[in-house]
Amino acid sequence: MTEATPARRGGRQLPTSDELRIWRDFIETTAALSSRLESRLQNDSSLSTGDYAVLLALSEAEGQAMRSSALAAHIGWERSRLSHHLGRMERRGLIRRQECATVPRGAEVLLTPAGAEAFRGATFPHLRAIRELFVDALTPDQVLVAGEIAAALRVHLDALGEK
Amino acid sequence: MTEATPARRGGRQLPTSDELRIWRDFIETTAALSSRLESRLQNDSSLSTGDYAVLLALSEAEGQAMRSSALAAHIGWERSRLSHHLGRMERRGLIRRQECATVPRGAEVLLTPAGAEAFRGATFPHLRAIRELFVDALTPDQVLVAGEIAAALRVHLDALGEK
DNA sequence: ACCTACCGGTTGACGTGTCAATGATGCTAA
DNA sequence: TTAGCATCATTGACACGTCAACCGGTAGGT
Repeated sequence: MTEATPARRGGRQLPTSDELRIWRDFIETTAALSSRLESRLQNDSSLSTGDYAVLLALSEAEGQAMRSSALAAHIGWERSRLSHHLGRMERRGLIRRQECATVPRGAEVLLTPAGAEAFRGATFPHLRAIRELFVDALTPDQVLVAGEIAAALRVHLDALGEK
Repeated sequence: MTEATPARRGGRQLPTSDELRIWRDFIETTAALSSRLESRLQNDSSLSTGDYAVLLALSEAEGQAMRSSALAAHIGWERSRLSHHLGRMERRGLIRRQECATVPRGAEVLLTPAGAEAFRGATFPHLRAIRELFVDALTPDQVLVAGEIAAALRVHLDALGEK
């Protein structure tokens, strides 16, 4: 975990073919996993994972409402992405937007009853799908190691910055 | 078969909060990793990973050409996705399409010189990015385990079928 | 007071992906 | 022969994401 990598590996610049094969397996399989979960959620509740993230955040907020920028920060989205997504969710009646009384120029996002209901109906199947597709696929030990790998990748990405 | 896995874990239906935290870390970090690699490739060569996959397949094909459906099967895409993507790549001059002489109604996809050149220029930086962003983030052991985890997830997804 | 610079949010253009419908063309069975 | 039928590829409609431009308003500095 601490060893300086290029030196320890002889200053190689390119991955070996084994590393490359693992990379492809890893990245393609995780993508397939996301997309499978996405379609489960879609079938079970007609929500996308984006919808789910927004509804989850609003459900947990007091008054079932949040400022748009706070919501974006909370779920880690860019403002423009959130704005587009909220437009689509508003058309479907899942949320409403209104001018914020306290902050001028601020927009308040509110959960509608229909949105709250859709979220309630989606939660259980979604969590069950996570168990079936991810947790059940791995041994308890592999689950832990998956967490460590994710953490290591995250640290490395953050260290490289550049974004 | 209905009881097999839950039984081993006491019939739980939902993931524990630890499992859920690991799931989120895992899926979000792998998504971030893909997207970082995507933007590296974009900056280094003005290609997307989709472009890269297509150009790689064509480069390795004899005559730098493939039937559209063979190409789709080779890289694991739906036909419609490939057709849309080829349209965009054709507009940029990376590939050409022509009626296939041997198979009626078949379309032959050819690599253009510009496409070949773009692929040549992209390969080295792309592989280097895979090393920097993935291989270097992990210990050699973690890389192996990542491969095992991917394999286990893949097997499980395939076993569940449903798509 | 005025100019500027930022801040919060929206918009438009475009690349990308899925699904369902549509041509166009062969193969097969009545 | 001809009525289906499968196959190969494209198309259109739409959801989703990013980037860059924009807009309205507040805050500082002069």
